[in-house]
Amino acid sequence: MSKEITSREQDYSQWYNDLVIKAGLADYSAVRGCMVIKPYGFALWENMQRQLDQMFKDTGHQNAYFPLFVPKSLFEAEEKNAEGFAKECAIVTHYRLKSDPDNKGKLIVDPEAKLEEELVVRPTSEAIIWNTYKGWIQSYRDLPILINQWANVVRWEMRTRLFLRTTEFLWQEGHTAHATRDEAEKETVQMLNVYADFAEQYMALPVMKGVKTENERFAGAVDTYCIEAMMQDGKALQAGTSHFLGQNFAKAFDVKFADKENKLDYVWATSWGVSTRLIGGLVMAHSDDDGLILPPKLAPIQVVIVPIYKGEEQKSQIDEKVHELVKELKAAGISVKYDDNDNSRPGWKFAEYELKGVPVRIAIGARDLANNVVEVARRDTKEKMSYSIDGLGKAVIQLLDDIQVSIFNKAKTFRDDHITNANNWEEFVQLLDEKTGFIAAHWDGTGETEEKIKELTKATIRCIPLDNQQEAGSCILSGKPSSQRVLFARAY
RNA sequence: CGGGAUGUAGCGUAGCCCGGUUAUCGCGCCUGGUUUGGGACCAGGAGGUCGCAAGUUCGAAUCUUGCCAUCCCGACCA
Repeated sequence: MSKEITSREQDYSQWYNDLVIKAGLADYSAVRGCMVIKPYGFALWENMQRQLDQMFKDTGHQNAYFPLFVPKSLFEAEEKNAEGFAKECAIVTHYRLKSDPDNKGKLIVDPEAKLEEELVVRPTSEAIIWNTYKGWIQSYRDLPILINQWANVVRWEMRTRLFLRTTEFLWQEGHTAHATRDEAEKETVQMLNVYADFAEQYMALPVMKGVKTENERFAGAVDTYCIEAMMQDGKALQAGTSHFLGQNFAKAFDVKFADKENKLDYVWATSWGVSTRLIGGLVMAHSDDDGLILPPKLAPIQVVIVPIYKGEEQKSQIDEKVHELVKELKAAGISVKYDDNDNSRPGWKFAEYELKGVPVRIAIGARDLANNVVEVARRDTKEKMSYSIDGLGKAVIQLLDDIQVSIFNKAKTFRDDHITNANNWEEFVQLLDEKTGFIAAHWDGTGETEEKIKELTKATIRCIPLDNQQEAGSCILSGKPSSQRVLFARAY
């Protein structure tokens, strides 16, 4: 009642904003375009981080940390990268404030504290990292370098949206250095697969793996691989990218190594990242008009238990049963909350935990105890079931697994239903407007055509799927010959 | 940065056109009590630079000007 959420049908954007704010994931802040990530949202991020971090380590990577500031001269070294990010950089020009002589109690920038060289607040860290790697690499024996960092970055975007695009955001960025092209390419694909596995198995978010066109490529990359997800409004969301950087950064920063034959060559590089944007994707992909729906594997609270009682005597009987259950679930690694706060009533709690997307709710009252059962409700389907108290722990664990699979399947069915072939321009435009989703269509392979299509329809090529089926056809716009379909969509 | 909308208590709002005592109502909050199987009820209470600044006026939430912020739509992007 007190926390009305705009329905998806009414206003999808507003629904998303309402959800993020009212479920307690984040808040607006005093800084334009920057948000406060609240404890519940941060707990979700921590769960994602923990799993990704493990996956990075399992593939041989180590964490490190590089500075927030990049001297301008380093930033501009790799020209394409610098050019690509130049228009969205925050720059530090001074290092001191002083009292304003004309305005008591106020401060002004001290003009005498101007930096010799401006510092760019990193929008990404290739420059500072490759400048560092230069000092670490002399021989093939120093390779590969497999490093990841968890960090914040700043990109001064014109228009921001909670989690999906904020001025400052949290992410991880992997930066690797290799002796051969082949090894670097394999690394790029390996990390793409790590992202796809994470998205599908943990976020329950089906993704398309593919390669970006030249227009959509990361500034400074030779190839950009990506995973693309589909939101409930049929728009695409780029969920992660993995870049094969070739020798571009090694050349820009003069990073050479001696191979076994003592021949000097430039080092091969990759970089890859996912950000707090994933939280936005998670929210948009699964949730409904009543609140969040979180996949059990990432939910900060997986099971909530609500007691229903009259009087202290009943309460202590319930407590006794619940404590056993909590112990069992915790031993199995399940995050469980027993909400016996007497200040709010059961109905209020039910609504609140639905809003917060807790996958499983267990209600237990005197009536249940008498029958040796509890009421189990799953958030994704809103289904209520009666479970025997005997073996409840195991049953709940099984249910969490079922929910994880079930929300993935639901998202996948939706996604698959929204991949449609278009064979001519009229069909393409109609599908885009009326059905939305990914449109698979032939494209002549030129940047001009891609640009033109974007101008006309706001749709971009999200990716050329990996292992794409080859098929002769003609471009939907230019009519020129094409050997494969690519995926178009309107995107976030 | 262009177009549109909005700004009154923690949240949602009435009042503004047509200036005039103490700024309306609901939710939430505090105290006490009764309650507890889908967002409880009763009684009492606290909480306001009416976005900011100037101006008009005897008097401004209300009129004028400027500024700021937020949201939505576009261009830019993870």
